[in-house]
Amino acid sequence: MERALKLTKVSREPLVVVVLGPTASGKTALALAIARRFGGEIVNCDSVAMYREFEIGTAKPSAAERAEVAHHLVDCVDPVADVSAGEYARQARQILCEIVLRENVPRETALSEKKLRRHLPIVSGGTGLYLRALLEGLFPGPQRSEQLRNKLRARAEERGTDHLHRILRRLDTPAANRIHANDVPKVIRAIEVCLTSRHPSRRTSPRTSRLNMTELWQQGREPLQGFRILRLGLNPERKDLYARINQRAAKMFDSGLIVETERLLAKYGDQARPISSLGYKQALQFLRGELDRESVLAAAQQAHRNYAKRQITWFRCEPDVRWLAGFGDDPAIQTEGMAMIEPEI
RNA sequence: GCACAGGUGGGUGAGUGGUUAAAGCCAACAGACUGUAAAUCUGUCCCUCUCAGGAGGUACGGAGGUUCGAAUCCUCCCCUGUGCA
Repeated sequence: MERALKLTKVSREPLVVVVLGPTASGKTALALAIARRFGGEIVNCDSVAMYREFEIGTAKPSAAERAEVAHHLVDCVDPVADVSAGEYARQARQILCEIVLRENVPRETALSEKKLRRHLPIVSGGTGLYLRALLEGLFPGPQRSEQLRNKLRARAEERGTDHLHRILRRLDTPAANRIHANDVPKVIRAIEVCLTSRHPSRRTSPRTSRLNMTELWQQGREPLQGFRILRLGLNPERKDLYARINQRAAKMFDSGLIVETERLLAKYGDQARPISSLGYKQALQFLRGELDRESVLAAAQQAHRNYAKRQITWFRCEPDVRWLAGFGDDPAIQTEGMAMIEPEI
């Protein structure tokens, strides 16, 4: 009897809390609150927050917050490097395992049972694809090939997007049916997958051993294993969210987003990937004289709002999300979120 | 007060007698998304009904008029901008 009880307790997989939601919904605040309460470490899931030197426009957690709670996958990539969903997922999974194995260092006067508890990993971020790559895995496709892509892009340039789409149709009809001809990046990736992925036994029969994307998809994904996942979704009223976004964007400009962009531009030119992301893109347009003082802010706010809308669409079909109708920095919402975590700990 | 320019759907802005419920762009809303994803793309977008192919109603500052037919031409009125007084 006693033994059975012990066994079930032991076999209970460690928990990972995921905090998701659109920009400016207060994910960071909620994640921090959870981390403080349960002894957690935060794993970032925002693609551009991974880049170093991009500070103001990325709304990264502050130095004080980072000193207080361990943060992972923030400031871990060189501005001119490329990140990818696959690379993110590999690293994040590794980190999740490490956090869970780490013993909790008691703050204050820790109770003896508290000592035994391991750290709670909290994944927090708004990049839907990265989150999916982490939790559900990606199909076993090849990494990207820059030369092939350049060649295909040039093709599209001279012969039109339909031409590329027809190439894909020949290689992989189901994939072509799924991807719109105008969606050039996705068409290119699909062609790339079809052309560069080969079966190990390609030497014997190169034709038949090449797998197209649909076939690779059918091989399935490799979801995250060994964890119980609890997804907390932040979902404030749309108009409140938009107002918050406008405010935050204005604050970014007040805090020197343009100066930061100027510095980054001087240092890296347009080689640094995130220079073309939300806020930075608009700041850059201002520096180039394409936008005036007044329109930069408006344009940046607009871009953030549009982004939030896309995130909401993405997260709506995320499975098993416990939705919280408000902002993550709202104490009432935090309490509600904690109450959902409590029984799972 | 005079002169010129102009008033078009949530915004901007084409259209200058008929295939025009009115291009394009933007916003808004909805959707897609399997290694550049803070990216990229799609759909809807005056109202009502629909057997989902369509049917009807209302609309281009206002009121009249010309015409088989007007956002488009004419008259008067109202409003906005610019210039001159």
